[in-house]
Formats: sequence, C-alpha cells, structure tokens
Amino acid sequence: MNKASQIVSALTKAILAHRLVPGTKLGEREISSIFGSSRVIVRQALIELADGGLVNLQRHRGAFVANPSLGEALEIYDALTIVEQAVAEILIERGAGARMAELHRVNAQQRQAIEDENHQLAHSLGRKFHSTLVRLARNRQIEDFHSKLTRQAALLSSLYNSEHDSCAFVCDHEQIMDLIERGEVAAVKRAIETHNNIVARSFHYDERREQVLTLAEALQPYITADQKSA
Amino acid sequence: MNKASQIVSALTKAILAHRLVPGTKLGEREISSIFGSSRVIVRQALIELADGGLVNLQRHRGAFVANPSLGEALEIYDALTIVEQAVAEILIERGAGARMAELHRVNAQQRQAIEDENHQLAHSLGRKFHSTLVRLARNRQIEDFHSKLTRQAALLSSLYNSEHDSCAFVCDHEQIMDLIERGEVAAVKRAIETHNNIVARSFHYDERREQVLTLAEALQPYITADQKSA
DNA sequence: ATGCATTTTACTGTTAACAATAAAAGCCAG
DNA sequence: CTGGCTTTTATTGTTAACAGTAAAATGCAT
Repeated sequence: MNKASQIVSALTKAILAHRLVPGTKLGEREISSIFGSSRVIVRQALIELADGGLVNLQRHRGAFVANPSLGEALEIYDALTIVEQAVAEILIERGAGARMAELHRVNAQQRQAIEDENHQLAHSLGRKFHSTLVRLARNRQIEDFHSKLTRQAALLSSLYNSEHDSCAFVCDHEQIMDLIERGEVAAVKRAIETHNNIVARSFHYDERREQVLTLAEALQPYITADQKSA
Repeated sequence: MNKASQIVSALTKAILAHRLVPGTKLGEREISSIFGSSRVIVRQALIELADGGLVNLQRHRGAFVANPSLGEALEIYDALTIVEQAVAEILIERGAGARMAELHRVNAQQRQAIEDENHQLAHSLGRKFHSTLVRLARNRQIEDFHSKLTRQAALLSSLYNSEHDSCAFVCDHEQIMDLIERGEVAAVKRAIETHNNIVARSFHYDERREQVLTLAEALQPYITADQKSA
C-alpha cells in the first residue's frame, strides 16, 4: 500500500479522534520522522488532507489542522442537512422501501449499544446511520460528498463542543425512517433539519484548547509496525 | 505562485477543452519535461487532479485522464440535478428573490451572445447560469461540490457526445427563474430535472476517439512564459 | 508460427540534499 | 526600554538521483 495513504489515514484518524486539535501545526519534518518516510511523501499526504478539508495549507508557512470559523461550521451542517434531505426525498420518490432493512439493522444495533451503556459504540453507530441512509440513494458522488462533510463535522465537534444525547438521537432516527416509509416528504425533511440543527445550533464557542499531546503522541496509536518511528 | 497549482490549472483546462481525451496516459516524466519542473511537482499536481475526479491514479501504472463509464456519467448528472434542485428549494424557502438579479443578468448576456451567434460565449454563459444559481444559496461546501461535478460533466461531454441547443436552454433557464420567483417548488424541481436529463439521457456511447494531440501539443496553449518547455 | 519463461526496459515510488522564503533573534540608535 | 533594521534560523519549496515494479521485448523449445 501507498505510504502517503497510510499517513493520510493516520492523520485523519488522529484529527477525528480529537488527538490533534484544530490549528495544530503539522510540520513536514516532524511528521516524516514519526513515520520514517521522506518529507515529499508527507507533503503528498497533506495535499490530500487539504482537499478533504481537514488541513489548511499556507504557502511557505506550512500545514495546520483545519480551524473553521463558526460560520464555516454552520455551512458544513447546513450542507449535511441539504444532502440528507435530498436523499430522503429520493428514497421516497424512487420507492426504496426494500432497501430500508439495512437502516433498521443499524438502528437496532445502536439501541442495543445504548442498552449496554456502550456509549462509544452507540455514538459510532449514530454516525453510521447517516452514512447508511445516504448510501441507499446509490450515488457515489453524493456519498463521497456526504462522507467529506461528515469528517469535517467530526473535526468541528472538538471546537464547538456540545454534549449530545445518543438516546434522543435514536428516536429521531426512528422517526425519520418511519416518515420515509410512509412517504411523508415534507415531514421527513423537517425532521432531518431539526435533527441536525440540534447539533449545529448548540454550538458555543469553546475557548480554543491548546494542544496537550505532541504530534508523536497523538499519532502513536495509528502507526503500524512497518512504519519505524525513528 | 505554486508550480504544482499551475500544472493543475493547465491540465484541467486542457482536459475540459477536450484537448486531452479520456484515457490518455499522463506520464510524469513527459509532463515534467513539458513544464520544466521535477517529477515530484507533477505528481503533487496529479494527486490534486485525482481528488477532483478528472484523473485516475493507478498504483505502479500511472495517471490517466478519467474515463467514466456510462453509469458513472449518469451518477454525475444525477448529483448535479439533486444539488440544483436543493438550491432552488432553498432560494424559495429563504426568499432570495433579491439575489436573483445577478442570475437575470447572466441570462440576458447569454441571450445577447446567441443573438450575436457567438456560440462559444453562449455555451460558457449557459454553464455560468448554473454556477451562479448555486452561488446564490451562499454555501461554500455546496458550491465547491457543484463546481467539481460541473468539471466532471464537462469531461464527460467529450465521451458521450450529444449536441445541445443553447437556445432551448435559455428558455429552460428563464422558466426556472420564473418558477423560483413564483415559489413553485415542485414545478421548478421538475424543470431542473428535465433540463439536466435532456443532456444526460441523450448520451450515446461515442466510440472512444483516440488521442490526436501529443501531450505537449495539448498543453501548449496553457503554458506561461516562465515555464520553460525544454 | 505459438506458447511460455526470462530478460530488458520504461515507468512509478522514494529518498537525501540543495534553494528559497518567512519568521525569530539579535543589534543598535534614539 | 522601544522601534526599526540586519542577521540568523528553521521551515517549506524543489530537484536530481536511486530503488522497485509491472509491462514489453526477447529467446527458446515445441
């Protein structure tokens, strides 16, 4: 596999896990020494990450973990809402009731996880609900775009922290599925908008917390054996 | 400015102008000699182009101008329709009537261009209508996604050629504006779908035309003076 | 001539070293 | 001490050369 891709993957995971705080400088030399590769490889990885919106490239200044403004954050959630509303409408119009089984399965798993008080898993399944919903529309372009938005949203939650209640979300999800199956276009769109707005509107400017982990510490869990950490 | 970005820009223009046919091999050495840069720079450019969907990267095989299947082509147009429908709905809901002036201006210019029989300009203004429409929704994420889809669609038209009538399109555009201003959500969505489907459904598999221009010939118009063509 | 194994070739993948730039540190007059 | 200038330093930008791989060319037995 590609070394650059491995670095992309590791940095993505570290950013989404909030081990790398927005605004953190991603020095090429430092990263390259962590992964035991040359700086050029790291640079290729940073270009890919910048395209994904997780990293900011500043000419002659370097790469930084993306640090979106509140306005940009709202735009991201707005875009998520727009995409998911459109997907729901498509599912209703094209009668995709048969495909909904997969969505019910994810939801059931999340319910189970909540009952088991496995909050981490519940949260992850909550995200999976949305990606699965979008996949049902069977459009790779939309799917990829939604995935990109989701990654950026995950980054946001470390900046504008708002506590979420997985339990309430499960109910929302079930309502959304129900409305899709009953063909209630307008209602399901309102439900999706409300569901996402609960997250978006509850943003409150966290004081930017400073980086507590060094780059090496933050990335350590995602380095495979063959990547020598010189 | 960045050398890699210049190469991205030049290759993008050449691909969108159909000077580089889908499937064309983009050898790193050849491109680097054309632009007088090192291969690493070219590689960085190719990574960006791959993220934009205009180029296919195959490990140990190289880069090729993207060569989408008919199915992928339809997905791209479907995604375009979905985005523009969503934008139209937003413009109606959020009462963006005041912003429509810009759209009318573009349309008027296109009408003029048709009257002047300047088909090239008319075509270009036709595309601008769509990008302007999307910009009115004031969401950078959606705007960028739409722009990416548009670029891919432009690439497609060299593969699945279908002759379009700019004149008929202007009427469609005027109908779309009218329906937005009158708040006819369902009708404008149908209009957008029909408008895009006229292009998408008229695709017929062109026999893949072979490359007639060499890389150097295809890129020559986009090379600036400071890029020595060794 | 044809099918298969081997060699060659041409390309991508990767690296270490060099060049250019912007920020930081030092310097000095006021 | 402070403001602006120069020097230093650390970082990014770029390159030419080396390593690894897959496809093409070659050779050979059938």
